[in-house]
Amino acid sequence: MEIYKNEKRQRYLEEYSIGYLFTFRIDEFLEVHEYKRDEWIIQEGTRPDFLFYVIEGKAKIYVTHQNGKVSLINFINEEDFFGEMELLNPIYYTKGVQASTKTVCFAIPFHRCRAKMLEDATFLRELAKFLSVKSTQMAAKYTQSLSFPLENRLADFILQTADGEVYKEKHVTVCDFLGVSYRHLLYVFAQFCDKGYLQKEGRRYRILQPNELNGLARVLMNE
Amino acid sequence: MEIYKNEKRQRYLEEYSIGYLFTFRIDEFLEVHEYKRDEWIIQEGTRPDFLFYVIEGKAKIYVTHQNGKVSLINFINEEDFFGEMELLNPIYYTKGVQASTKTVCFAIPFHRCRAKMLEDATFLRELAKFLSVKSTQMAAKYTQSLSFPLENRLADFILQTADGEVYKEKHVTVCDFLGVSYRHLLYVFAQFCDKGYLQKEGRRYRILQPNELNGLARVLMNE
DNA sequence: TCCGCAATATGAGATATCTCATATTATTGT
DNA sequence: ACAATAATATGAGATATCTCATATTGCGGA
Repeated sequence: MEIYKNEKRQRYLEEYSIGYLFTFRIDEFLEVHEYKRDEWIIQEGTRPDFLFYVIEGKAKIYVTHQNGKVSLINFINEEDFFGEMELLNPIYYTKGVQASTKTVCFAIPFHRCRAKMLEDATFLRELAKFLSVKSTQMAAKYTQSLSFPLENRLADFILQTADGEVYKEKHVTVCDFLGVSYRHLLYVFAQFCDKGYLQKEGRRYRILQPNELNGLARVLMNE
Repeated sequence: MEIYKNEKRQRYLEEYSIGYLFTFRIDEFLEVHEYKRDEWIIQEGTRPDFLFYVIEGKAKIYVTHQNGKVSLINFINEEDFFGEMELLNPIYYTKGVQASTKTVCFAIPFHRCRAKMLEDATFLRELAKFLSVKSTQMAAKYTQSLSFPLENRLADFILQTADGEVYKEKHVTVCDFLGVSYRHLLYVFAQFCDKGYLQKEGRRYRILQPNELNGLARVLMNE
């Protein structure tokens, strides 16, 4: 982890200003942190000292279960907060957050800003909006996972994450995210290839029939 | 649905004051609504006109999927909000909310209070806290549902909802909540009885070995 | 009181998904 | 450049869960 100082810090503060999210002057409190790919930004089970706001890169939220299984709860993208649970709730089991790519965040120190943030209607409104979206998404994912087989959820995931007509996510990550075994994930990929929806190219897949995938994915949605 | 007026309304305002959740005077805006058991408080897919706060009774949030399956997303209990998604997000697919028992709520009209609420740091802080807990719970339920078989989740549910050593939830509701088929739910209940954890009494179950259930349930938790 | 619907129950067969074992490739650190 | 580790791949067998068919039981409304 690297902390940007002076001009470099200043450059980020100007380029990615988040002043509009607050009523008070936040800039003087902001630290700018850079994390390398695969670096853990927050360790599972420990309490972070900052509220984070992602400005470049992306990250993943993980939890480890008692049976050793790991779940990828969600992806964190640019303009997302994390660490907000610890800001609001005195007791909370902290999930692990790992950078998927080089990631630059604003880090807002709790000890200097907690009180101010918790009094700031502008910030709280944005935070509440962010949380309501997050909670809705989780609820949707939850009910979908219980109501539809992997086929549908995977079709959706492929379309969401494809880069043009090329899909190239790592299977191991997807297993944790969709909550299925590696073996089963491959079965369903094989089916999609058999049916001609996808074509395997090395370790990527080319989407040949997006409409078919769309049909499978659309079934999930209404929300 | 019945709207309490005059003295009856006044009595509720005094007995269950929620003034502490707001900086501005909320009382004059509050309506007091009573819903009968099984009545729909919010219709799925329509926009409500109120933010609700439950003072007596409980309710259930439902969503209907395209394949006809119904998911019970969550229970709403006393002191919970609902309708907050519609307060914060201009576009949102509204879930259905149904009273499980006779339910009395404060109903805060959007058209008169939205602007005030969205400026009120006290209210927004409470709302953010409520949402963060909700979102955390959903995330937990989501990952648990993907990581553990029904056996564990049902054990937890039985202990959470049992009245002393008697469990008496309706199977059909539990199916929607835990996202499993009626058939499978009964299989697992039969297993619990076989193993001597539960004993069937008419259409209730007596918990004979809470420790065994606890062992199954504890595996879920770390959060 | 009786009818009809909702809830409960149970069997049989299908399928979605998991576990484990074992190979074969990438990728990464030194 | 090589060894170690992570990721991909595939088979075989188990099990968690679903669908559908069919009965039985409880309960609220006419």
